[in-house]
Amino acid sequence: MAVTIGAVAKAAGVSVSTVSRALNTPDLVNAVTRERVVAAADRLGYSPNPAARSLRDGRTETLGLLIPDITNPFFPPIFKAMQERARRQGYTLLVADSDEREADELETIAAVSKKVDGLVLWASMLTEDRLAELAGRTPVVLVNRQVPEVCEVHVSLTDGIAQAAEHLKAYGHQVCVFVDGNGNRPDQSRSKSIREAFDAHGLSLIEIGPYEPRFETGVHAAPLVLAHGATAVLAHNDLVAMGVLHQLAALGASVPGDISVVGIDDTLLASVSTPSLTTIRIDPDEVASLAIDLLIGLVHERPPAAQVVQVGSRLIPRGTTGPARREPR
Amino acid sequence: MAVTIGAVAKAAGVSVSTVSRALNTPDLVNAVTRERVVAAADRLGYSPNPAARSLRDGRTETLGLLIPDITNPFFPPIFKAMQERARRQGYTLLVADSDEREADELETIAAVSKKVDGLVLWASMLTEDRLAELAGRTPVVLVNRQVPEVCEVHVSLTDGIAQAAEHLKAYGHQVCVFVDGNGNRPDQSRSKSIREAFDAHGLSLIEIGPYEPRFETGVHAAPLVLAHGATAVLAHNDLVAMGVLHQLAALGASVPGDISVVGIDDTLLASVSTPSLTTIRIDPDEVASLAIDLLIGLVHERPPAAQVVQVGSRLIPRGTTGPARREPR
DNA sequence: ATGAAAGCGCTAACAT
DNA sequence: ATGTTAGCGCTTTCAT
Repeated sequence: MAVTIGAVAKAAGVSVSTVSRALNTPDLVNAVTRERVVAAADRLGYSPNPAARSLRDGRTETLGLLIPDITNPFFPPIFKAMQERARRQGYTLLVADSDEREADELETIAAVSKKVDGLVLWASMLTEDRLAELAGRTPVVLVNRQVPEVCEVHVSLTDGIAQAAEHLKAYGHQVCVFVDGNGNRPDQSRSKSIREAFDAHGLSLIEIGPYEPRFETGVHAAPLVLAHGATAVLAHNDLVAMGVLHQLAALGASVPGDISVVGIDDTLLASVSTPSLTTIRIDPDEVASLAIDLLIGLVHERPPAAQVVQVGSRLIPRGTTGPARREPR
Repeated sequence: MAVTIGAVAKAAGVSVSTVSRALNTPDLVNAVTRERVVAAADRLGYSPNPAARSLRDGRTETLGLLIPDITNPFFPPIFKAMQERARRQGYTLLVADSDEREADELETIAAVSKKVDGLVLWASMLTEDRLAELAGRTPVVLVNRQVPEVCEVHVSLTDGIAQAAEHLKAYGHQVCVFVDGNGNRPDQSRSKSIREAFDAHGLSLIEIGPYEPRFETGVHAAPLVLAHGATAVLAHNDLVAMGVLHQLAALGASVPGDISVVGIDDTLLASVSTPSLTTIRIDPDEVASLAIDLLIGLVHERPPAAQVVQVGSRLIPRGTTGPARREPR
C-alpha cells in the first residue's frame, strides 16, 4: 500500500488533520508546522488517495467523453484538446468509444458515469428521453444533439457551407452533387443547411444517399457524379471525399480539372491527400474549450451563461477545387 | 447522492452484508432472500459506488494507457481494441496522450497512476531507471521499450520488412531509399531491421534522415529520392509515405511507374490514398489483446508466461508498388 | 493553531 | 443463512 496521510502525520509529528490542512488550506496552519509537514510529505512521496477523497466528498476530478468512433480522424484532435483543457483545470478526461451502437453506449455510460463528475456526449444515439433523464442525474453537455433543458454545444456548418457554395459559384460551377453519408442518425441538419446554402447561391444541388459515412460511399458516388453531369461534389466528410477522389482517378476524371471536390471536417486526410482537399473546418480547440468549460461549470453548479453554444466553421480552399469545365468531355 | 447499499438493505428488509453477498456471492444467501434483494436493487437502480469499493479493496477496475500521440492514425484502432478487450474483462481503459514530451508524460503518469490498477506505456520517453522504478510500484506493460525485469510487448517489423524487400526485389528494384523519421527517439530498431533485410536481399539501401515522422518529411524526401536515382522508397510510416506521394506527383514522377513507395503501419491513410499505399501492417487487435491480457495478469499477480511477447507484421501489397523502371526518364 | 473523531459506501471477518 | 462491525484514507466539524 502506498504512503497515507497517517504516515506523513507520524513523520511530521502532528495529527492527520494538520497534515490535511497544511496541504489543502495552508493558511490555516502555523508556518513552521506547515514547512515540517510539507517536507515530510515530499520526503515520503505522499500523494492523496483519490478513491478516499472521492468517497469522502463525492467528486472524482474526472470527466467523461463519449464519442461515436475514435478511428474517425475527426475526433483525435478534439479529444486531445479536451484532455489538455481538462488537465489545466485539474481534471482527468476519460474517453469512451461507443462504436455508434446504442446498446454499447448505454452500457458504457453506465460503467463510466459512476467514475466521473460529468459527461460530454458527442452525437449520442440515445433517445431524447434517456438523455434528459441522464442529465437530471449528472452534469451533461451534449454536442450536436438538442434536448430541452440540457446544455449543448452546437457545431454549425452553416458558415462553412455558405462559403463552399460561394467558392464553387465563383468558379463557375452550376450543378453540384451532395453525397449524404448521415445514414439514419438523428441529426439531419447537415443536409438541410446544404440545401439552403446552395439554393441561396442559385446552384443546382443533387442529393444522393443517405449512405454510411465511409470511403466506399465515395467510391460508389463517383460514377454517379459523372452520370449526373455535375462538375462539383460536396462529400459528407473528408473520408467520403477521399473515396470520391480515388474513384474519379480510376475513372480517368481529373480533379479539379473535370470535377471539383469538397470535404467536411478538415481532418488529417484533407491535408495529406493529393491534391490536397478543399474542406470545411471546425476548430477542435474551440469545441473542446467550450464543451469542457461548460461541463466544469455545471459540475461546480455554476449556471451556464447560455443553454446552447454555437461553434462556427469555415472553408479551407485547397487543391481539389477550381474552375468548372466549360464543355462536356 | 445516489442510492447506496444501505437503501437497498432497508428496502429489502435485510442487512447491508446480505445485500453485498446477494450481489457479489449469490450462493451464500438463501434463494428467496436473494430474489428480494435483487428486486429491491433493481427497483432502486442501485449500482455500487466505485470509490467506496476502490478505497475498500485497493482496486479501481481501471487500466491506464499512455500513448505518444492520439492524432497519429496508428493509435486509434489500437486504443479501440484495447478498450474493448479491457471492457470484456470488467475494466475501464483510461487513455492519456503524452504528446511525446517527457515532462508531460511524467505529470500524466503521476495524475493517472493513482487512478488505475496498472499501466500500458507505449514507446515511453522515460529513462530506463524511471521505468524500472515505476514498474516496481505498479503493474506496468511496456510496448516497444526494453527494460530489464519489466514486461514488454515488442512489435517487430522484421517480417514485414523482409517481405517488403522480397517484394521490391521481385519487381526488379535495385536501389531503395529509406526515409528515417525516428527523430532522436530511444528505439532505433526500425532502421536496423531495414538495413539487415535489404542487405540480405542484395538491395542497395540509401538512408536519409533522421527527421521527424511528419508529412513534410516525405515532401522533403521526394526530390532526394529522385536525385539518388532510386526506384523505390520505404518511408518511416504511412504519413511520411503520403508526403512522398504528394511531392512525387508535384514533381511529375508517377507512382508506381517511376517510383514505388512503401509505408509502415497500415493506417487509414494507406487504404484511402490514391493509388492505395503498399504498407506494412501490424495487427491492432493482436497488440491490444497481448498488452491488456498481460497487464491484467500482472494486476492479478499472475506471473507472466514470458517477459517479452513478440507481435509480428506483414506486407500489404497495394497500388504504390510495381515493376522498376528500366531506363532513366 | 492543533487534535480527536465522525462518516463517506463498501466488503469481509467475526459473531450468532 | 444472516446480522454486526471494523476499517480502507480522507476532510471537516467540533473541541480545546
